[in-house]
Amino acid sequence: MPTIHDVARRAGVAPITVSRVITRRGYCSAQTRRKVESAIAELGYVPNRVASSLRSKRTSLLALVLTDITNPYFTQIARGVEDTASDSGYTVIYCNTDESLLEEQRYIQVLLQNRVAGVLLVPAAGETRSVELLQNNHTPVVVLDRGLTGARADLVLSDSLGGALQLVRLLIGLGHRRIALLNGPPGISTADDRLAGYHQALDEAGIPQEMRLVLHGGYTQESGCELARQALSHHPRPSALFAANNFIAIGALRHVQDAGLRVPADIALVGFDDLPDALITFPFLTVASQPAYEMGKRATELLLSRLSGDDESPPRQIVLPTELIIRQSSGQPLASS
Amino acid sequence: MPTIHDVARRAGVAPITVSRVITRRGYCSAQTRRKVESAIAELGYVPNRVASSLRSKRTSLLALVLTDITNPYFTQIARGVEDTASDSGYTVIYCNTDESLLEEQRYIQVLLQNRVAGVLLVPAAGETRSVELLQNNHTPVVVLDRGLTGARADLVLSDSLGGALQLVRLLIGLGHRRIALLNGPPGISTADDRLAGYHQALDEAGIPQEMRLVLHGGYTQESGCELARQALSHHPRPSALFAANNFIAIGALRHVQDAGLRVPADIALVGFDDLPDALITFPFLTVASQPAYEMGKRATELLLSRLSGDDESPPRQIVLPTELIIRQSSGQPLASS
DNA sequence: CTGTTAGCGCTTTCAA
DNA sequence: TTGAAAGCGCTAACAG
Repeated sequence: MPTIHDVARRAGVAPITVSRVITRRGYCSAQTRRKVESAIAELGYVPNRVASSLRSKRTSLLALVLTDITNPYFTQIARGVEDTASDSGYTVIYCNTDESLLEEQRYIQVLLQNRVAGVLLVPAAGETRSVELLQNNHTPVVVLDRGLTGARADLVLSDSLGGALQLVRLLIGLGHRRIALLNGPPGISTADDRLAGYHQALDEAGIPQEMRLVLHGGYTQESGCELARQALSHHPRPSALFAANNFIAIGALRHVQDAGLRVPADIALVGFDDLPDALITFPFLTVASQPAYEMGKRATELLLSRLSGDDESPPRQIVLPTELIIRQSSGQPLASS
Repeated sequence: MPTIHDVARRAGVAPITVSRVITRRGYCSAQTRRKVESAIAELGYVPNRVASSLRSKRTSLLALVLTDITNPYFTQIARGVEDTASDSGYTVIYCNTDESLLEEQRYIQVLLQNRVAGVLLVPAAGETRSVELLQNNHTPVVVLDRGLTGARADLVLSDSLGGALQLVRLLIGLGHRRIALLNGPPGISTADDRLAGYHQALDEAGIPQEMRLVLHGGYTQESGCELARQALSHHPRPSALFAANNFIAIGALRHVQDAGLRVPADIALVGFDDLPDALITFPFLTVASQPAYEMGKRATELLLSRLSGDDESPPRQIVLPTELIIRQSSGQPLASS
């Protein structure tokens, strides 16, 4: 494979001149540029970014560390990240942690070794070690989707508390008083915030503690099934379920139907996260939709501004609003209320 | 940031010895290893893979170039790729081309510059130039999801023709004779193969050309809407629609319902690609499901075997079977038949 | 506007 | 089992 020297020889210039043409930095006459460009074309020269990175100490790699790209919510985030990064000449590495702190830390290590320019991190747990490790090694991080108490880092998330508040208020407005929360893992800020929103809405309505039911599990369909099972076996049975994410909602729906109950006639169901329009066969679930693409975009913009070096301001926190989308699963006002 | 020299000095050995400890290549006494390892820990040394790659001329980066990660089919492939690559110490870069050849070529260029070890490519069009460019630059490629006539490259796909055959036979068995194919772009092998399967099934049943209706568009929901519109405005109206992918199916379903028709009572609908279980609120669409995760896994295994150098066999072609999943949208046997 | 020199941090090659 | 020397391909720093 030809190197910058081969190009230089062919064009009758010094290697550094070729470098200047490629990187578009520094002056260079139109004629020289043309000579160099044709030499590049003739040789089929492909600049070696590995060498360039070693010398310049900067790579054009960003990393997106998330829990599971299989969840459309994260897929949309990923797309927002990639589109934005790509527009600025960055390439994105992505890593699925499956909510495992061990996997997360293994990946962080690899990313540091590769000297990625910056990292977008959806933390596997409410742990600041990964963020600190990156920062100690001078790698800018933007934390995404989930807050991290104690970490001094940029943060982009959606308003989990507000979204939960809207959903639970909606249910209360429909006459529900026994509302079960099928939540994600405690310690994950999205789960904690949705729990807080749940309680706040119930407090507002003066619904007493003993009518509340909070169950914790993973953000998976299986967990949704299991949590719904627990909720249904409770006496008295809740009249509405609030699922803390899309997978839990679907698992819960599945279980409720298998148990012979109809949604929303027998029990109402609302959840977090919407599915992209192109994936919904029948619009059914009432949800608080998070602006996932926008979150990925904003987070990447923030990261890029940190990379460019002209943004030394203190850590910023961007909270985007959720959107309440009312469909059938939340049902009609309860007759009995 | 400390370098290998700092570690060497601290451990009282030569840099090359540190290198041997890190890469686990070459002999090294247990005692030396221990000294080096503690020096690494004390300094918080993170090996620089950029330098390592430059010297050794090998990176641990793979690239996955696909059309749109937003499609769960590709998301599942991506997950299969990442899990497999990650097990072998590789990190994955991913790139969305949005079916644009220009974007694809732009990405290939960037990947070559980064000297990625290998590429998994879902071609944006039936064009071999990207594959050739990679191969000319000694970068192994495995083509995924879509065939590329004329390219001498490994290929992993699912049996589009067989899947189409099964779906159309199913419809014919239910009594349908006017079946419209809402297809993807001509020139993309998946679309061409599904078309071939469509015709083969109709040929078997002796259904004449004039009863066939083939419409081409993009693999998007909007396109599905539009193609369904065209199909419905045809006289006589088809009694069944065969959508060539999941997005087209949903767009078509949307349009059919908006037009006041019921699926499957008024018109049957079948499609390609299933959605992951965790995303389906109501199982409804009859589909030929492709083993997406498995495809990503197999393609990556093939690529890795090429990278390891001990697999110099001629290009291989792996075709995985699709699975027919019969649900409601295909309907009951037609009374009139 | 263009060139010379040196060196980024690592591993290959050869030697002990 | 360990080390010395050299160089991967590029660009920072400085010079003209």
